[in-house]
Amino acid sequence: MAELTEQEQIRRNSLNELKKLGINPYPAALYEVNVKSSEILENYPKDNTLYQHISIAGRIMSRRIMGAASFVELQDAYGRIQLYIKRDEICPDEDKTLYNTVFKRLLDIGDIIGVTGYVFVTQMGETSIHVQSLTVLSKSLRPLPIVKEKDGHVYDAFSDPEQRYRMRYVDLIVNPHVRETFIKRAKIVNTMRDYFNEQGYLEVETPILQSIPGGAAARPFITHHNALDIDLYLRIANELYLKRLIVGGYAGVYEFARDFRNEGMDRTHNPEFTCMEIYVAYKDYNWMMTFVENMLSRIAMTLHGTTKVKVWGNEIDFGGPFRRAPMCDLIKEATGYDVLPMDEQQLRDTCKALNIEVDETMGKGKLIDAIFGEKCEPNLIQPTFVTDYPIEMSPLCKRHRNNPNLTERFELFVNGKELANAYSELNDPIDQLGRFQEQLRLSEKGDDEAMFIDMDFVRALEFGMPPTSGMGMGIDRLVMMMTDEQSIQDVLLFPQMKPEKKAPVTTDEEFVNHGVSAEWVPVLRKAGINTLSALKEANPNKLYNDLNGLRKKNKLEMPPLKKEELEKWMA
RNA sequence: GACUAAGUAGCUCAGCAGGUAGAGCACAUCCCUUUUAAGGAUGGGGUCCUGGGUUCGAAUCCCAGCUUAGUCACCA
Repeated sequence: MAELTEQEQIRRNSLNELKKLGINPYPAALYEVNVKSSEILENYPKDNTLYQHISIAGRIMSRRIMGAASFVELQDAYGRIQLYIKRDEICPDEDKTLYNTVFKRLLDIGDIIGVTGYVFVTQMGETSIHVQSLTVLSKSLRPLPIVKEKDGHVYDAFSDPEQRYRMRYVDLIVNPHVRETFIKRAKIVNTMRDYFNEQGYLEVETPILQSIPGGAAARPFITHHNALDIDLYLRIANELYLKRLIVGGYAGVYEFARDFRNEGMDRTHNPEFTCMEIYVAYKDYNWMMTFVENMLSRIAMTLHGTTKVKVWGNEIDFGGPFRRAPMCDLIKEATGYDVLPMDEQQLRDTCKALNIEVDETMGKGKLIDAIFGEKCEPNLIQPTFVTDYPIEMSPLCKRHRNNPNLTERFELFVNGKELANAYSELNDPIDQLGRFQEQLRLSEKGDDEAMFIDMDFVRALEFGMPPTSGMGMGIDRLVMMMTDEQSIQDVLLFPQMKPEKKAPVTTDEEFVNHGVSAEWVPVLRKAGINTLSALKEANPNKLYNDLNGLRKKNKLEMPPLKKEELEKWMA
């Protein structure tokens, strides 16, 4: 156990004093809560006969003690409300312990309390709760970062990203907009779920542990099943499983899937992320575009009451219909090159002419994608369906009804980022097998993201899958756009972090077991010795002087340390 | 993975022509019966990220490492 800071020690002392006073700092019984802070602030000013017998609980976020009366800001799940605590009100008898000792001295910012009382307005005009009784519900042993705010100006914000993500609980306590973001995230997901369910589509769950990681081009995580003694992969997509279910006869299936990809991490990529995929029988990608437009405008309306949303400095209009443009048209628009009829070599030359880096492993599909990614993507600010991708890029997608070199695929771009990807799904089993084999060829060429052949999936298609349209949408990205957050870490409650480094520390017990006398352990730590190895390696003369020097400086009531004693500890 | 920047009190940050470590909030003690980021007075609190080097002397200069952020590369 690392040494406690002074403030932590003071809180632990307060905890013990509470116990001595017969107050349980962590009571088991429920505390009745019959009102939310937000409803009081909303309704009381309109009708001040309301809320005259209330009971509310929350966390102390600030205190202003003015002698025999005090003001506390109490934060519950819905906001903050001021408490007015008057000594003679909560301590009507002679015994003023609850106010003078418990409230003023033993409670701190961060503690959780419950109060009963009535609502009134202070002389300063703030709706407040006049407290009549106070109950300690949970003592907080660590000081919270103190964030203050006045007229929208935030003082001393708790803003260090590492601390915010590692200690998300603290972030949520002191940064209300963070709590709000995750409420919005849930609203987005619920809106989508309602939209799908209303149309009779079925929410399903498919395997995360897969023996063939299919449905996307990405590097998977590998894990091992002991009983079967086989390697399994964490899914990179659930597409092939959902299509099996369409073969099985459902009208539509969807899943909010956690996918895992063993690739880089940055502000738009987390190793695990959520992708919603939906497959609907007897539809095509044109139908799906309209379906997506309606879904997004509904989400925007639910969240913001309008389809126009501010995202990263741009005003994005999620009210459809969105622009629909074939990929090769957009490339021609941006670069003047018509890549549609080009072969692989011509594409390489074009990339060179456009100053786009390529390598030997790239096939036609990846080359075109490179040009598109470089020259077109960043310009697609308002929602745009990019359609009709080259066949090499889309091994699971049906050939275009008018051009066999293209596929019936669209990606939806918003603010220069890909938000959704959809197909008229390939349901020709022979074509599908051929496309898998082409992927195998790419893989042998060195493309480590090429897809594996999933023979069971091909077998499923051989039984017959209806014409189907499928769509996948990155939920994290969607949430980022709908909440105007710049970083995926701000829309994931617990983003992946490197493990917290832990300094090796020797416990007090270990020091004592080693022979160090207990009263000297804190002094040793003060002298900078926190591990047994540091003790053994220290200079005995310097340490001897330091320890007795600290004893004197801190006026410790114990006999001076003898040199022989110290040498025994250091042995 | 590459480059750039940062790491000082519980939190937010100053300090750097090398010379005893600072502020605000928080915390402690005392005073104060309605305050609005901030009532008054006094006080305690630091492995200046870690390890080396230069130096009489390093938070400050140099090197290496760790962590974080940003940009780039791969990817959704």
